[in-house]
Amino acid sequence: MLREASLRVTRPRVAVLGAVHARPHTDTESIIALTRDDLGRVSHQAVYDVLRALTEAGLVRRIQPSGSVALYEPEIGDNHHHLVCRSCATVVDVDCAVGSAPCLAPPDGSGYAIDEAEVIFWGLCPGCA
Amino acid sequence: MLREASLRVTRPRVAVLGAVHARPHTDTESIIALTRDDLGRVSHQAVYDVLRALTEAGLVRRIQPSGSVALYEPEIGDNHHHLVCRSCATVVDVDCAVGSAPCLAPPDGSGYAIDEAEVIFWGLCPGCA
DNA sequence: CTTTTTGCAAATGATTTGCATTAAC
DNA sequence: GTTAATGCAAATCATTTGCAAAAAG
Repeated sequence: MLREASLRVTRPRVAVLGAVHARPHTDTESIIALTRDDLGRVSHQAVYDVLRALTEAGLVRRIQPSGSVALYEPEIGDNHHHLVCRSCATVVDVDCAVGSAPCLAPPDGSGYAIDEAEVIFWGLCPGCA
Repeated sequence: MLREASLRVTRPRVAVLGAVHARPHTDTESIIALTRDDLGRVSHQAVYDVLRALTEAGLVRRIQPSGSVALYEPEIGDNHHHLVCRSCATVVDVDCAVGSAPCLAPPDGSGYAIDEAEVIFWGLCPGCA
């Protein structure tokens, strides 16, 4: 995956990418911990740099629900959205409810060149309700 | 508006609410500046507290596009979404494209009690494109 | 007069910067 | 060998905390 994206293959990158795949919707602190379990010592900033590089290369997706820190998940080219619990902040995936590619319906007249629609459903999870 | 929401009417609250109405999609720093133009001295934290109180009371809405700081806009009970420029981070409103209340279509089977759907369209504004 | 807000100062915590070192190609 | 990625330490910046003083009802 890294090579396909024209990124050099380094041990931190492999480990971080593995961590994001192993645990989607994970914050940076947890990714650092998981990466350290794998590699031993890795610097704080190496993980931040790697996450930025992976995000820019389109290998991972960064989401940031209001009031939360940045969370990362694998970018698998599908069209799913997120459901966030207002109480416990748990995030779960949810398929796009409106069809195959409805979420890119361009709001006409804005003049923007839209490339992504991000949908966050807010509510209470079964446990917190 | 404050009284209707059972909030005490204080000068900082009136000024902050006015600032949010005057300039939607404004970040906290700018709101502090606008409030100071209005009132003279206001503390940092007073504005943070007021914004939190107004948000919890449903008088303002907080949005936080990934990579951005918190932005506030008046909560006017409509069903609009946001269009964010990846380059200059400008935010514009956009009516919900899918009808009257489509965005609350509950993803079945999740068990979540959904109360809001937040949609962010990402792209490039005419100026940056 | 009682309760809620504000002011002040300092802390917290996520994220970034700059530069020397190291590893990938 | 070159270029890009990492480590380290320290800085930045939005936001929060704790407590005393002030203002709203």
